[in-house]
Amino acid sequence: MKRKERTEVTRQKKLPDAELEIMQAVWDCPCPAPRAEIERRMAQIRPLAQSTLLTVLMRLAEKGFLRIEKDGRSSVYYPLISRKEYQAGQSRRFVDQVFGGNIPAFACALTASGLSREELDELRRLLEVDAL
Amino acid sequence: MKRKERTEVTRQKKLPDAELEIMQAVWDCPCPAPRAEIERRMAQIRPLAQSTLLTVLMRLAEKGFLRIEKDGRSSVYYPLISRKEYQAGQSRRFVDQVFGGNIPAFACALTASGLSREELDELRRLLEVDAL
DNA sequence: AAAATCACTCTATATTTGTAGAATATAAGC
DNA sequence: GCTTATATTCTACAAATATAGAGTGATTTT
Repeated sequence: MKRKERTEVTRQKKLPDAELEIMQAVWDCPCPAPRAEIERRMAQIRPLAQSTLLTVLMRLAEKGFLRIEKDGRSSVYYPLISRKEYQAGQSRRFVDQVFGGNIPAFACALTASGLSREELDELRRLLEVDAL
Repeated sequence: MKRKERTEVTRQKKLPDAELEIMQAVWDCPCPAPRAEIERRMAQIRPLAQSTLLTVLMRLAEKGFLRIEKDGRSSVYYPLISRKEYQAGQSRRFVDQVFGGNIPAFACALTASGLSREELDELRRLLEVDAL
């Protein structure tokens, strides 16, 4: 039984750009992420109307990526999926969707992607280590 | 002139799922891809109304990914960006957008992505070779 | 207690994506 | 010369995405 349940991992929903950006901000926060904290972080990289931020956070909750909880008058946000899980799932999806699972093509694209020689070396080295 | 034009590569537009799928079919065809050929390939993997296919092809042309040309009564499609270029550009975007350029996190995600040990080994080996 | 704040939810709009029926044009068949 | 195919373009529309203003309710502040 060598089959990879490609479906399972691959089917992880892909977040659209704006949602991912905000999700990243949430992940950057200490775990129950207070709205103010998320807001502060977003302000640095991409200023948004508060209602916009809140709307997207609500969408993320509807999609099952966050749980919203009240802490006094304010809300805090719990990621329901870790950044690592998301990254792993999306990596798989990426290899499948963009490369049709073709590893040589993937390797080739990485070397041509504009990543520095050092970064590529680092990646290669880490693939050795992490795989243990 | 060793500068990596990070922006350039990173800014490559990301195709939405349906468009990418059709673009892949175009790339799979011999170069001036005849509509019938694209259609035939798509039929295998995802049946679409003909008008749907044509609409998406037109959009791809508007976005600068294809050039449409008439060959007799029928149309043929020239990719204006190669699959390799696209893959390289998207790889960079992926590392930046999902990992914030964090290579160790990327390596970690790959090992946890569900790719087999063999695939990961292959990738590592190819990163060595390709980088030359 | 009225005024000002703060925090969130509702409502709204423009754009993009996914999909396809209807209309049109052109070539082929009889 | 009509009828039938063929091939493309137009038009349409629902869903998803990106973004915010306006409204509502509670909490402070004078």
